[in-house]
Amino acid sequence: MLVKNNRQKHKELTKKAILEVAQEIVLLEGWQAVSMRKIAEAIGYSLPVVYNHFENKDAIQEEFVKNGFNMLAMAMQTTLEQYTEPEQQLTQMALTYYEFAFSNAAYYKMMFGLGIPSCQKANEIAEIRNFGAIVIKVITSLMAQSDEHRKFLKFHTLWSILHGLTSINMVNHTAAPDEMQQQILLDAIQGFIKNINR
Amino acid sequence: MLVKNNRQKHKELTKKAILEVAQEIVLLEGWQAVSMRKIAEAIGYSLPVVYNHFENKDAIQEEFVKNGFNMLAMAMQTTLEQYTEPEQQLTQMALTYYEFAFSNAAYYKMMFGLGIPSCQKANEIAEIRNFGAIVIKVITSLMAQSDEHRKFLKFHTLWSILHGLTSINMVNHTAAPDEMQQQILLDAIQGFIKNINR
DNA sequence: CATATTAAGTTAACACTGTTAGCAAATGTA
DNA sequence: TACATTTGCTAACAGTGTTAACTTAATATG
Repeated sequence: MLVKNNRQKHKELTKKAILEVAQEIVLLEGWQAVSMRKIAEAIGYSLPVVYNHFENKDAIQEEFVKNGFNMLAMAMQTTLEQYTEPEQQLTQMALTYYEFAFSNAAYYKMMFGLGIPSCQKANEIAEIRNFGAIVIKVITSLMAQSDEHRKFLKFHTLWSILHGLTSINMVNHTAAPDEMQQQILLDAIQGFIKNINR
Repeated sequence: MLVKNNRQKHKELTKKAILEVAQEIVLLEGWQAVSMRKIAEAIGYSLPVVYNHFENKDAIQEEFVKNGFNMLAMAMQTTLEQYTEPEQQLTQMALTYYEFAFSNAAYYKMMFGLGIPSCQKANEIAEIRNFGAIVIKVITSLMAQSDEHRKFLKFHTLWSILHGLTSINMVNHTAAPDEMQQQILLDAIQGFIKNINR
């Protein structure tokens, strides 16, 4: 049994190594630069070994998507706990979202790149639902007497604003957001909050 | 000279043929399914002939991006001319944007797919600026006394809301937007208009 | 008209990519 | 020790974008 544990431990380690190596390439050159052969070489094994840990390349990407949403959710949860006023919570969380997207641009692009295979499975991924739950929590405190349907609607609106601002900026600049971009964000969030109860 | 014209005409025709063939594949299977060899075979020429008309695959994609923004700009211009009230114009144009994105999902994904090479050149592409000019025109009629900076800020906010709603929906469904999605859009636009003058 | 020049189109290759079949060696179990 | 299973390997398949070298056809020039 102990030997078996060693086997399992070794298996987990190489799986971790694969993800670490992949992340290194992702952060430096983006996802499109990641190849199964590069990974294999970097972990010191032959090509098919990678396929023993991940069914295919998309499976590796899915791992990054999940990881990314977890990181985002954690960052927003932390911000949420730093404030008490709901409006301030929401505004600060929006800034956190924005900052996450540009500090982890490679991750963000993987999470939202349109047309990628993993996107079709988006609603099945628990990590995304978990992220949504945190945001809805704050929205609830701003519109307590509303029904679930309206809260969900508002969540979608807010997320759209955040993601829209983020991705439009990535397309236009591929650089960190400047003063004006942040002003746009605050402007949009302000409008969102003002309009939240009809 | 007449013969030379025939030569040029023939060259333009094959270039057109390349784009038509590529579009056929894009609409059926998406951009990732397009390959230079498939194009060559479909137009009845050998591989390098495609490279005589387009420097590389990215150049073909850029053509689609430009084309897509032209289509979008035309659709919104048409909607703009059908109404007189600025608020109604803006609302209807938002719906047009939304409808365009889902009726031409393959195009839209090419226009906004994060991390694609053409995106780094986005601000250089005239077609995108042209699209922006049309939207700013309507925004101006809603906030005439404001300065250019504020108008541009509001344009970005609106575009972000539109693109955000669109892409979030594509990630979650990859299907046409339903009743509720449209409600979210109208809700967001309403908030945007209400907040447009402070 | 014959000839030199340019353009068009060809085949073949390079250097990659994801993925898998078939086989050898190391390990765990009886 | 003998059998079964996992682990890892090499080699290949079927693609991909891209380019060099060559042939053939069309044009322009003497």
